[in-house]
Amino acid sequence: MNKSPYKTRQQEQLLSYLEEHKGEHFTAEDVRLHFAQKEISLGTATIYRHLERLVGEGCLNKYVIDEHSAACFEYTGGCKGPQEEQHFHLKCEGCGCLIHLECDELCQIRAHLLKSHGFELNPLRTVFYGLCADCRQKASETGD
Amino acid sequence: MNKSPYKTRQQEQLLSYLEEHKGEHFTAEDVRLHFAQKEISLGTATIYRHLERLVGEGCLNKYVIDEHSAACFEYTGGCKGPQEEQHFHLKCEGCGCLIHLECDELCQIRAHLLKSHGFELNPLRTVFYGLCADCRQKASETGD
DNA sequence: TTGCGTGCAAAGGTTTTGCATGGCA
DNA sequence: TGCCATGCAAAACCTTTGCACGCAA
Repeated sequence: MNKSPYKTRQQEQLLSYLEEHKGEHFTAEDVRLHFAQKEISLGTATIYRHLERLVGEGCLNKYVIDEHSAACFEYTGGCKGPQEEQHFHLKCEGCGCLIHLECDELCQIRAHLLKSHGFELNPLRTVFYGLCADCRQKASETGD
Repeated sequence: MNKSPYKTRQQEQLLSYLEEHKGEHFTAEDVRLHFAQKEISLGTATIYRHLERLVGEGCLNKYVIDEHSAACFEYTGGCKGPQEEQHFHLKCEGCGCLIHLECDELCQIRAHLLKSHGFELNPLRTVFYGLCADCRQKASETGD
């Protein structure tokens, strides 16, 4: 759509970073640090502006895990169909870890919600909160 | 648990507000304005501190609509057993409506997550985002 | 040359925290 | 009296925006 007509060093380096971290979670801060440590100049505003546009183009997913931590991004590859990959996010309330879950059974939730309740689930936005296996064990050891 | 040992005017008035708005969603700002308009003093910090504790006690649900807007809260009633009521929340990204859903099939998700993935879902915290039936129809009419 | 891209710094908004005071028990 | 609760203001936090400059085409 409104892809940037100009090709810049910053844009290429950012895309290069995204390609290297395809399918992983990262924050804007992660990107900033990555380039800061390499002593490559890439302003924060520039990072946010690029990420925002890529989200709009559908090749980058943005997750709001918690209102007090930074938003998470995930590069899904080229700018094709946004939802070709179906996975969900589990956020542990104990240790704060984020679990990336691909599960057919969970995909059926979508179908069920749509068919029985007319609700079209947005897996990009939805985060399941709870306790991960480790934290659950720790909790039960200390007496729940 | 660590329920406030002291009973204060502010606490009672806040609880009274919550009772009046049980099942509705509101922000910390809504609460602040409510009391400001009545010229009842209730500091912002106090509001946040109470809301935070109630969330911890399980009688208040907190969810993030968007990282740039304020967090939404929903009072689920008294502070008895946190999970005696098994319902899920569907939040429409279109009209913002909040749907309370009681659905056995969704309850099975919990069982599945626990059994197959060791993850104990917290239905109080988890909100399903997506499009409600009405908004889905509107979206398809205007051309998706 | 044109005008978008960049980057610094400041603003934006929500939530938290420090600290002195007030009020419950 | 002892200690928690309160509230103001300032801080913290992530993200956006204003503006001047640089650079791609």
